[in-house]
Amino acid sequence: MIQSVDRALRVLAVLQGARRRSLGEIATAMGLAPSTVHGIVRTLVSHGMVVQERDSGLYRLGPATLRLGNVYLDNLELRAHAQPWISALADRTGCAVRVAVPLADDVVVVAAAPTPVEVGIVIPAHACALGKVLLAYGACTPTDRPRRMTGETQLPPRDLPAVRRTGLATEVEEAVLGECGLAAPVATADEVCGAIGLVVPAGDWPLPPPAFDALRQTARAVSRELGASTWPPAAEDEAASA
Amino acid sequence: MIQSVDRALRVLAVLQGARRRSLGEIATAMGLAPSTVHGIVRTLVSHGMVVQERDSGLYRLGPATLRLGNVYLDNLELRAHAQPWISALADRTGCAVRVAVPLADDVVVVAAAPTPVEVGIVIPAHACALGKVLLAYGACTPTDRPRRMTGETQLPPRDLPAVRRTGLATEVEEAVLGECGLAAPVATADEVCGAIGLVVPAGDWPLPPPAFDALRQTARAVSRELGASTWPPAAEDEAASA
DNA sequence: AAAAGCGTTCGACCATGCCGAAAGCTAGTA
DNA sequence: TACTAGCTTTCGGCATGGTCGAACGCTTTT
Repeated sequence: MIQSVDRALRVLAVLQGARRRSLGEIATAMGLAPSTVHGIVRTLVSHGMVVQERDSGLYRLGPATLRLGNVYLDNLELRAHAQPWISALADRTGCAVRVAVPLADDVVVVAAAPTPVEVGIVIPAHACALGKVLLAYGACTPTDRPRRMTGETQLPPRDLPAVRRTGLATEVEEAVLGECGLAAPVATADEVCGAIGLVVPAGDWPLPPPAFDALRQTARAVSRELGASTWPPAAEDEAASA
Repeated sequence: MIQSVDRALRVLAVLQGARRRSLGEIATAMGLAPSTVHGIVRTLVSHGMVVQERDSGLYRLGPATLRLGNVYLDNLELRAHAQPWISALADRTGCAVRVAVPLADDVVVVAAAPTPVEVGIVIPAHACALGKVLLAYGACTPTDRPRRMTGETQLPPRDLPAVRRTGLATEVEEAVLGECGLAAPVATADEVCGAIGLVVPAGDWPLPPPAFDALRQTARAVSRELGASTWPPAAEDEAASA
């Protein structure tokens, strides 16, 4: 772990927390001398990862971050293979559909139907169906101190062995009040690489059996295209927590 | 400029060029020892900026890049203020509308109407109307060796003083054959921060005068919301190249 | 006019990242 | 099965390059 690179990435993480920050704010947030942070930030600015506002001198994220994220999406086989399937799934079920990948103890939405507006949003893994699936298969790392998002959030997530058995996870208003979710894993030949889920208003919950079947079929089909031989995927080498 | 941070960002740039690369490929592309690159890459992996495929050992961009790009968009006042205006502009003109910001010698699309699918794409500044606007006002840096995209690409871009006078730039099949563009600058109180443009099939070119007027009005309105007092914006402190 | 608060620059110390070489690892081959 | 070749990964010593404190210039406030 290279110290200065790690610090640079932590600067970006700090900049994610607010629209704009002063050099001093970043420095105190990281427990470093302002001059130390200045060198790092200048390097980030030179690559467009950070921009400095001309008048105020404050720093914010830069357009190079957007380019990186876009290239990431373009190179993601999961997204390419899932796109036609989730459009069809959204049509068949009338639900909003999301595809997500693990990012530490969060999930990131990489594709959505019928509208792609949710692409890029981040949700704590323990609070959504997509995340429960990825936790169950060890693709997401559990947080030691999970955050309660709504009054319904279950801490810590239960029934992960059941998720592994059935290949499905549910969530009832744990992330957003009024929203429920159902999700299933997507795997390649040797690992769970993401999850596909339905999101519906609480009034439409529970979903009818055909929706369950349609989701299962979609997850299986996408997994097969990515090289998986069985579905639901095997439980990997994870030691199951109760 | 911190050396190791700079190298880390160059690793990300190398990873943008191909779907996946081996450690050795990255090392030779950067002229460094593989072990040197390994330490950098490991740090990037620990933050999710890069992921290593489990089976092949190859590296690719990671989901943290998408999160960063999404936060960048959410925090961009230009995007927030432009969104309603460009939707209306797309309705009025029937054209595709794009909003872009400068990134060195490229432009990055940060908003688009009627469909947002183009958000995130990168275009060389010298080859598109959006980029010519940003070059004219010094927001983009000219490349020393601009790349010819189509047979129509003008190298180097001409008529930049005229762009500053009129506040409009045009492009006829210089970036993509069959596509033409018209663009206008958007400014804050003290700098040109982006450009708004129309993109139309070559068959619809030249655009009728009402489209010119609608674009001008939109660019002026958004600039005003961002704090600009005059439009077209003053030519800054740039020394105009003939 | 004075002062406080910022970002920025500079210089010296020494911690830290860099590289060469050797070690694991997987896959392909006789 | 044993061997080879290619890769990623680990390890250790050298010196390069990053870190921090202090001083500077600037803008804004009182």
